[in-house]
Amino acid sequence: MLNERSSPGSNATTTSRRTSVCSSISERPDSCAASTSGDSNSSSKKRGSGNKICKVCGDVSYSFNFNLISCESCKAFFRRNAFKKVSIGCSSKIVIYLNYINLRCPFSGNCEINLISRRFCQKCRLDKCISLGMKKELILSEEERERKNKMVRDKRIRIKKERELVERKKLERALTRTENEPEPKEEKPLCEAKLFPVNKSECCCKCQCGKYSQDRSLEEIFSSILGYPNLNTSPHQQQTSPQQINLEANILTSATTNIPTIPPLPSNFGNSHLLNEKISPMQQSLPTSIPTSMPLSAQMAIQNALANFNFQQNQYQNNNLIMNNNMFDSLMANGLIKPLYLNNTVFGTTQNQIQPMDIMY
Amino acid sequence: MLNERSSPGSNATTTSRRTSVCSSISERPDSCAASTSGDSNSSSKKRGSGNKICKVCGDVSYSFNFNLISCESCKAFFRRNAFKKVSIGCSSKIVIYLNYINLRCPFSGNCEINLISRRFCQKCRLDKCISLGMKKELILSEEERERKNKMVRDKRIRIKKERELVERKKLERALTRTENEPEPKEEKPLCEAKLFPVNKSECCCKCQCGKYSQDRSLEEIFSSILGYPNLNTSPHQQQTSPQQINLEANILTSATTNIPTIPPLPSNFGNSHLLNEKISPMQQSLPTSIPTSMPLSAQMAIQNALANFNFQQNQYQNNNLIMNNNMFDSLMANGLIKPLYLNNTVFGTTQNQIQPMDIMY
DNA sequence: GGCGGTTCATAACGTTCA
DNA sequence: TGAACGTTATGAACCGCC
Ligand SMILES: [Zn+2]
Ligand SMILES: [Zn+2]
Ligand SMILES: [Zn+2]
Ligand SMILES: [Zn+2]
Repeated sequence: MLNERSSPGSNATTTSRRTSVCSSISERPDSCAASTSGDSNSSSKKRGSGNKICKVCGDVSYSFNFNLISCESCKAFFRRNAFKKVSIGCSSKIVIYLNYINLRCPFSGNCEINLISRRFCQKCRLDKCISLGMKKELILSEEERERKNKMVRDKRIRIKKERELVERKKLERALTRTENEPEPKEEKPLCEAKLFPVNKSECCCKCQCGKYSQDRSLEEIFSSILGYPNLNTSPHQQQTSPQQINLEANILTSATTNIPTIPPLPSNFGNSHLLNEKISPMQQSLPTSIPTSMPLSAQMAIQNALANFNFQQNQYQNNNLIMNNNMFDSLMANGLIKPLYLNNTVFGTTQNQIQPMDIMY
Repeated sequence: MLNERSSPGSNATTTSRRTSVCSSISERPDSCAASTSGDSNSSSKKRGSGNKICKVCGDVSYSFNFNLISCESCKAFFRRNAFKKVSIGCSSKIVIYLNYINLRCPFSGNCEINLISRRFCQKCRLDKCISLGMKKELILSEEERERKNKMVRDKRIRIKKERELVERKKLERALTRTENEPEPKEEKPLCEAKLFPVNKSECCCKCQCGKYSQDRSLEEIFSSILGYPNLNTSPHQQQTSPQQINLEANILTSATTNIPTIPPLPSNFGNSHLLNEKISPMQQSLPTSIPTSMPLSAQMAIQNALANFNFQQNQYQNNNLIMNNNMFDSLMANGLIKPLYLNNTVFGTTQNQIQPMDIMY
């Protein structure tokens, strides 16, 4: 009586161990239906129809796997365990000969396999898989898998190389272009879609507006990244406080969102009389050449920085705010503006405690 | 009579083992209450959700154990005592046959089991475990445990042996190398062990597997950093305990304070596999000329920025950290490093209120 | 779209130690 | 005894070839 071992699936517990996404879809509870009714493309969720039932455990099945209509979990289970040695039971002599036991039923050896009990007994689950017709010959061998993986890896590398080559060519052309040479009418040579290759054409926020990852210039990308408190944020709405959004919108949307705006200074700051001086024009200089050995993004960043200086006007041009050299120098000297790579929060940290979130956002 | 409980097995428990997306949405109040009740510290203390309640004693539960939602203590209790002989009472004949009594209720045999009283009576606690559906068959047998432990031991020994072999090979090569013979171009010039000098040979997670801090290249380190949501994550699992964070911080700051800290990325952001590819060296270029019409401080700043790039080595040199172009590009593209003049906290402000100090520091 | 494989977070076993 | 953690199995989601 004490050793009475019942089949694990015999007691009908209605406890669903894991409500899988698939089954919940088929059952369509109200909350689920409400949530999934919005997105039309359920293809991203699961490919295939899913109107079949796993012969082994009764879960939702999407296709044949190893010659049997079976669910994703039984598919993975069979691939993992099909080649394990099976002990038929404690009483069998084969146990002694095998010298080890991989799978042994802890119950009476005829477990009912359903969605809940399938994890209780590996042996009976595997037995059922085999007896219902799963073929271990359809599992790829070690060499076959290795060969296939290598092909995929090589292909990825090749594609990446080609893309890099195109990008570098484009950048070189842009940098070596002389002044008299006419600017090609390509105002957005490097778009976001190339920097962040996204398979799907939708936006990251599922709105399918197509605005994201398509044609945003590098400047727009950077400014958007820097402007958002979180990288996860949708590109459409940056949820800062509402007032700030409005204020920002007034300033930024007037001209170009690319040009950074300069915060107003306290009136008693620095030598205000310097601002009243006349701007003495300096001699004009040659355009800067940025070494191409640098990382591409560094080149672009510096290029961007230099672009903010109007050498002809000898002024720092920024929207309708004009900052002259003296003012700039004063701000720098007072440590009020500085390039980030000089900032200790990035490349050199003086802090003992590392707090990435605080640093970056 | 003895088994009279408030609600033994009759009530169909609708508890889902793993709350799916849909059901968790529908069960929002529960999860909300559980998440808000705990501190942020306590959440990192224990892995798993912990929003369940032990059916046996009412303590917090993190998962099913032996087919019953139960706490850690009841789990351990059941494993220890499930195979002990149970005396159902003095009147039972089985007591005589068993010749000894392991578990006997000191009270009337129907103890209420809660978080406090669970220690008082082993028998009633075990009875409750069994009656609520715990399956002793799911406890690994002696030989299964032995086999598993042996496998773990063997694996550790094997990994350690392999590591020692590599070390010895390396040492032999170094010893047989003559002095005029050039240093071989080591494919992993800077390994993790050099970056993060760890005295002990073990892994940070005490497993002594030896996988960590030994031979990982910089690319591997960075890709792992980018792949993991947290810098301090164990290389084996993504679980952070406060102690590990502190330890890791100490290690990091002591070794290289200049390594840029990387905030956690959204898991679906970017293609982290890009980092694993080989470095394609770019052609060397001439030193940069900075236009003299710029503000002096700006010239110096850019000069300083450029000085951080080692054009000869085609690398970004920063103390003992060598970052290659691909890595740099990836970090830039992901917005993880950026020059400050692109940062809206300097040139572009989202605030209307003038707060230079807050903006700058 | 079917059907192989891989990835990776987590569930759920076990062990350790105070 | 139970909190904490090591380790493996599991399965949902995805990738890529045909
Ligand atoms: Zn199945
Ligand atoms: Zn079985
Ligand atoms: Zn309990
Ligand atoms: Zn009792």
